[in-house]
Amino acid sequence: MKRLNSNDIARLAGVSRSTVSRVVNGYSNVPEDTREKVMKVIKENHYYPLISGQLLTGKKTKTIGLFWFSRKEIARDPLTSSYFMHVIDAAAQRDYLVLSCILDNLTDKKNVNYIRKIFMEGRIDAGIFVGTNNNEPLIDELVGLDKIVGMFDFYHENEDVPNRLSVNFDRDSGEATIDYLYSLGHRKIAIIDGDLRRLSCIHRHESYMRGMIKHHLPMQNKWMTYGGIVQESGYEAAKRLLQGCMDDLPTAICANNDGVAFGVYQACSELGLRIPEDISVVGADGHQNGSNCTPPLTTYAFDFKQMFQSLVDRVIDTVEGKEGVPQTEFIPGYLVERASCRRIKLP
Amino acid sequence: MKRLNSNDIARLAGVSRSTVSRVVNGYSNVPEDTREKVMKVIKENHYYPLISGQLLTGKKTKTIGLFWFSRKEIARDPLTSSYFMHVIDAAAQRDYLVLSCILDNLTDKKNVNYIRKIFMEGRIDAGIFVGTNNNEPLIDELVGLDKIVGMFDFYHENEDVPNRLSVNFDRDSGEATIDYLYSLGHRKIAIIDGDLRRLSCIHRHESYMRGMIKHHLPMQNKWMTYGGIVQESGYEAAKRLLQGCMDDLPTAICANNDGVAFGVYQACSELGLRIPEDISVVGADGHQNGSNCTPPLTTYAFDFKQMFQSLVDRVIDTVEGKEGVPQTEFIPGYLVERASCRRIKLP
DNA sequence: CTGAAAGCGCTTACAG
DNA sequence: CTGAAAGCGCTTACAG
Repeated sequence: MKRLNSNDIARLAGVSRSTVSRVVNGYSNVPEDTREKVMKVIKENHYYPLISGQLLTGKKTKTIGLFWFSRKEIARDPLTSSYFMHVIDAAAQRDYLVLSCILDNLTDKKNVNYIRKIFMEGRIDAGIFVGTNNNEPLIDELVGLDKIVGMFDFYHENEDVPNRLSVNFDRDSGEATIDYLYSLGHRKIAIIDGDLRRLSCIHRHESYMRGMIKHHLPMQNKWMTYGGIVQESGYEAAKRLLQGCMDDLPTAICANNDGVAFGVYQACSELGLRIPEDISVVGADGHQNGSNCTPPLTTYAFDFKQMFQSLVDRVIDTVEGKEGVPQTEFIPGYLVERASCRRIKLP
Repeated sequence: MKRLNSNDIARLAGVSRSTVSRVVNGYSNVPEDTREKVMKVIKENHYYPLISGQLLTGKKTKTIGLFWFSRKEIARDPLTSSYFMHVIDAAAQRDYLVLSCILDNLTDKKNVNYIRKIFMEGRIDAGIFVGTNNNEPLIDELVGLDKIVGMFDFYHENEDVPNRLSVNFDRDSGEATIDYLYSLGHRKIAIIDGDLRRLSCIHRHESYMRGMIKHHLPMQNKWMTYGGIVQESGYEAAKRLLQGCMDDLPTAICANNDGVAFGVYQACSELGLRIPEDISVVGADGHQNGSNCTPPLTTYAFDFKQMFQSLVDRVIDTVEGKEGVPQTEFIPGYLVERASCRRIKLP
């Protein structure tokens, strides 16, 4: 049984292909009775126009690409894998589909070609990138080719490129965290930064610094280090940091994100340091596991669903030619106070 | 700057569109020097043929749909969300892309139409379904329309439909679990079944029963219940079951899967029952969290990567017209002994 | 309100 | 080895 095309439907309904197309696309210039007549034949034969034909006449694919970097995390981490769902959901609300790719880096030329091809072949109307560094030649190239690109965590001051959209974490998370610890009486605060090729990690670092300076807190080398963005690297960093200052421990540790904070938990447990009795810990992100761990983790949380919703919506607005779409949005986070920080008695 | 099409490339290279097409598709009947000449122009202009044109001439989309049911779990659960990665990886190895959809059920007519449309519009060469019930009219309809469908956890005895492929859990998991507990000396074993609309849950239930009968173990109503497939439902079930037999507790509980087993942990903790001192627990799946929890969970594990690899490979083989592709495959699991079961002294 | 015609970008027999 | 032509399935001005 061969598939019927618009010609066949037209013949069966006693109209022309033009009219079939008008009915399929819901145009208004078709009288109700012919519309019904045609619809009947369409339904009976399960007719759907092939996108291949439609695309050739300038229709959109109604598909966005989701390009996802750094695979190690995704399978294991419920937070990062929820990103997937948020993107798919937000797209579905606008009747768009999502073509998903997982890649481990953009330095491999093969990956670059792979992504370029997906754009150039006309498979997607736009692409969303998660986990790239803030500067990436491929992205610039795509933007230059007028492709519509959405970035999770990306920002260029004074940039005016309507086809590059982004969503970002607020730039106050670090300062707010320091404020909180300061208000609890902490004066000796250690900081474990993330991966400074990522915009959010830079911003958080700078924001920590602002908080430290504002409160005239001591910024000592031994209380600062880099901890990557996952538990394993956070664990290594925390162990390194703590072992390096056993004679003069900080009273609190700020971890660049919750994954790293879990690494800090691990290191503390190994070194016999109790949380929060011996040392307080604050994370960032609002990871699901933060409420299950012992003690529940105080963290500066973000609404990731909202972040992806904002990004996907503006990307689709741009695809659909809407004017004046805001290029970037900073989503404000909020402190979730749980049980990993204690109050310090000031002398 | 307008996109160049194959005509433009042909003109620039001084050949015909036919030759450009031959070069693009890597056909052999092009002499090396013309190939190079054409390739140079192609590279210089970043030319890629649009799929819309290619599809119209009968090429494949090289895309498979991934239809995923029951959204509650996916965001939170690292195991189920890893399925995504396995499918995308396995497809990428064959140079296929994945179009992902998340849906909460197939009883809603809107969802059914949504999926049907994706198939009928020619967006995908095949679709993979995860989390459907064993009988689903839409799937039968798609199979009837000669669409290629891959099912995770689906089996019909004596079925001979080359365009429906499936991958399944082995059918010995329950019996192997009972064997194991029996060998530790357990004689009073409770069973928390899953969702019996799912094939794997039926098979596991039957397999538990075989094990119980084989060892002449008492099968009591108070020691059997349904616990769904997630932690919350497992917790409810375990609480219900344990509270109903406090005067005659089983020495071990078999949970249909690890999520449910975590619910059992939760219920036991609440009821003051220690694992494994007071009661032993065995799960199934091989969930990542099973090794972190306290005590680490003994479970009957499966290699999900292998399962999806098998399914995706056979689906793509079928798309590419390969003959004699095995319709179904049962993947053997294996017991992972950790610390949630104790040895019982026999009287 | 409706149809005939043109055209989108590609590939594939076909002819040479 | 290579080009001209036909055709895939659709939509969109255009004309009436």
